[in-house]
Amino acid sequence: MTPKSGRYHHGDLRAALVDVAIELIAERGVQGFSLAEASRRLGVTVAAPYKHFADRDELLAAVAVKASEHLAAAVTVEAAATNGPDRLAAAAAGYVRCAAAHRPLFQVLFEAGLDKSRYPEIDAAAQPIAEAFLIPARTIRADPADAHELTRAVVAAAHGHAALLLDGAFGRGPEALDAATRRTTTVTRAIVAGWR
Amino acid sequence: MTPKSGRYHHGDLRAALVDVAIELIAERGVQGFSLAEASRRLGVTVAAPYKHFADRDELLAAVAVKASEHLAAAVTVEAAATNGPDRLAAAAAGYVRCAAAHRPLFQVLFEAGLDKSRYPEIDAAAQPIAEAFLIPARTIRADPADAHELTRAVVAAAHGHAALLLDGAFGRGPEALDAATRRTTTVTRAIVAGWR
DNA sequence: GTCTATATGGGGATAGAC
DNA sequence: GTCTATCCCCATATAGAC
Repeated sequence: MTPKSGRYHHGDLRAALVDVAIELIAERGVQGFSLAEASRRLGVTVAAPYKHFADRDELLAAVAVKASEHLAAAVTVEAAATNGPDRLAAAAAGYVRCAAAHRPLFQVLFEAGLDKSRYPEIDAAAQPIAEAFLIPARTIRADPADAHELTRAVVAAAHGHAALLLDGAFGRGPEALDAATRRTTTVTRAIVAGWR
Repeated sequence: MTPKSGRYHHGDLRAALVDVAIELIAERGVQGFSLAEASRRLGVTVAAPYKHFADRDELLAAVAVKASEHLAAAVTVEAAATNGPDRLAAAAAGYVRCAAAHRPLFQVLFEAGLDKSRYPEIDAAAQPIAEAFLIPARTIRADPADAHELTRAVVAAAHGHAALLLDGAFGRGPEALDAATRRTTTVTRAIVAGWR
């Protein structure tokens, strides 16, 4: 603290950049996001972000980590709030609801064209998502390999619903979200019931 | 034909642009695609494309139409080559295989950030995809609303597998594709078997 | 260690000539 | 139908003020 001059200093530019990035992406989409516009909004020059992020993608990667954390939290909470065989369905519905509630975050995670092998933090943050599905799956299938396959199948079904919902393929508005989460629950139950 | 001067004229710049766009996207991803680079490859100036497409997105929309047509064809063919209750599973597996085989097209369709409400052609071209799933679904569920829901569930499961596969969430390489298509078949059968 | 000032090069898009 | 020329925005790099 105690700024030594009249020069403007930002308290925590790094965090501020992440926040304003999410705002901008909500308004214009990932493709429309620019570091220049983010800098302008924060009253900082275009060069300032480069003291915190190597490039545009590294900032987006930070947003993607936040996205993974949100998804993991939502899925874990929903699964924990339910008991019995419906825990998988609850987790899947939580995935879809979270994607809809945090559209810009979800977009960065899957539509930003990030090379995720360059950012292991994203994978690490996403790990708990799979875990939240795997735990209930193990109560349904004892064999580890089988539980793993069941998990991936349910995650894919949830992801497909989330992606197509945000894409508009299921229509727009709250009814579309409602129908999609319902169907996600239904389909997850069906997968569990019909799994070979 | 018969060029009136030494000035270079392209035979069918519009079609050539669509083709070179797919090439470029295959090399650098949708985000990395630029009209300038496409123009350079075709030996025309950067202004030339604007006589055929209002903007960059309109060219991408043309690619997206092609993508929908590919998906529709693949899904229809696979479904037609199979009989009985496995037709839905065959269609779903065809969806995943087609996405993997035509990665750049699939990316444009779902990761280009296109505002599809601005391009009804894309929706029109995608219609037959849903149709290819709906026909076998009707043989399983007579009630139209129910068949419709079952269709959406299976499409979402297939789409989720395709998207996560291309994202690398299931690993890379031919084994990942093989595992994903197998799982898509398995999960579709499970959905059909367990559908409420 | 954080930000400013400034410069380079590229890409999207438009206007008017041929 | 294509070109030239032009404008503005953006990503990125470097040097320097405090």
